Amino acid sequence: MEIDKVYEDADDVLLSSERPPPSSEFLDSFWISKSSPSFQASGTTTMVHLQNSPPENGRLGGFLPCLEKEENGIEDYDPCLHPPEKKRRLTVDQVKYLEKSFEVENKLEPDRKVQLAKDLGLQPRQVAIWFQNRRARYKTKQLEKDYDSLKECYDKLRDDHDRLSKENEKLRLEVESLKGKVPGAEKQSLDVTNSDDPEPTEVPPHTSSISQNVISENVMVIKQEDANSAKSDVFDSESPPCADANLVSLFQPVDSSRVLDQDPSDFSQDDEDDSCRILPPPCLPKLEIESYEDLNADTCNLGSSVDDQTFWFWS
DNA sequence: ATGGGACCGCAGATTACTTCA
DNA sequence: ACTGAAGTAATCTGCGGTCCC
Repeated sequence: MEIDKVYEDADDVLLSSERPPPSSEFLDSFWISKSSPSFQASGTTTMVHLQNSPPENGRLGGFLPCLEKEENGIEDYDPCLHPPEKKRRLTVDQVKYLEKSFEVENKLEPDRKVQLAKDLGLQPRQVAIWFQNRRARYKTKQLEKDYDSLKECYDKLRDDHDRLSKENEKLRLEVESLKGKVPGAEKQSLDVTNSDDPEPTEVPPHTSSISQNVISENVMVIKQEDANSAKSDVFDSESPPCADANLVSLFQPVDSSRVLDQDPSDFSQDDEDDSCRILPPPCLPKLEIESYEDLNADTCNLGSSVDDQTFWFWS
């Protein structure tokens, strides 16, 4: 690729001018290790960031200031006289190496940091920064994935709810029409459609199975997502141990018909149970995409706010 | 035992720069 | 050539943990 070529060329240029004198064994250790053929063979040496290490910058400035002078190949280096060099990106090989290391362990112990820095010809500080940024990027991506999967889950449940609502209405009309045709069955049919009945209306088996299928499918989505997240110590170690349980309980199979037939006053009862219901009440209007977050807060969050949900994942 | 300072690493926010369409 | 968006290296800030006195 063109970019790599540019970098390689640039590095080749830097090679002769930036390489410290061979007399300094100590400094040599901060360049490409002889045991790292992958970086040596490419002809691309270090991508030492030359802009950093302003002396006034506390810890950073404290990192081997003398070394940086020599690494820059500028003996009389003076940040006041010499403007800092432009920021340069790490080479593809360096990034690959770091990525592999990140996959193994996304936290960086001091020894490992030094070793990586040696292998890559970078400063330990650069390695640490790369890992910090990488963790941040991973976390962002993970949040996006979580959002997408939850949204998908929600959309499926909403579709299911709509379908069941229509089915319920259809059955209701059927009962009404039959009621008119069968003399003397009026009282019986009234019992069937009595919404004040404290016991839940029996749901046709096929309806129940539809609901179960959709919900179990959604649980699969969530669990799979969680399994994907298992790679991340950031995600795992920082998620509450009960997160999985929360998600599962969140998607506990709910008898949709109960929700659909439920008297509005029933929502005030048994608050703890109802707070776990994920289906919106039947009186809700058709949902628009922009209202997703609000609804999400009311349904999928177990009554928690969006902020609480963030806490959920990362606290 | 305990309080305080120094040091360190981290997360999150932000900046500065590069690359590309 | 110019420009805006996206990506990323680096910086800044605040916080918590550890060590030492």
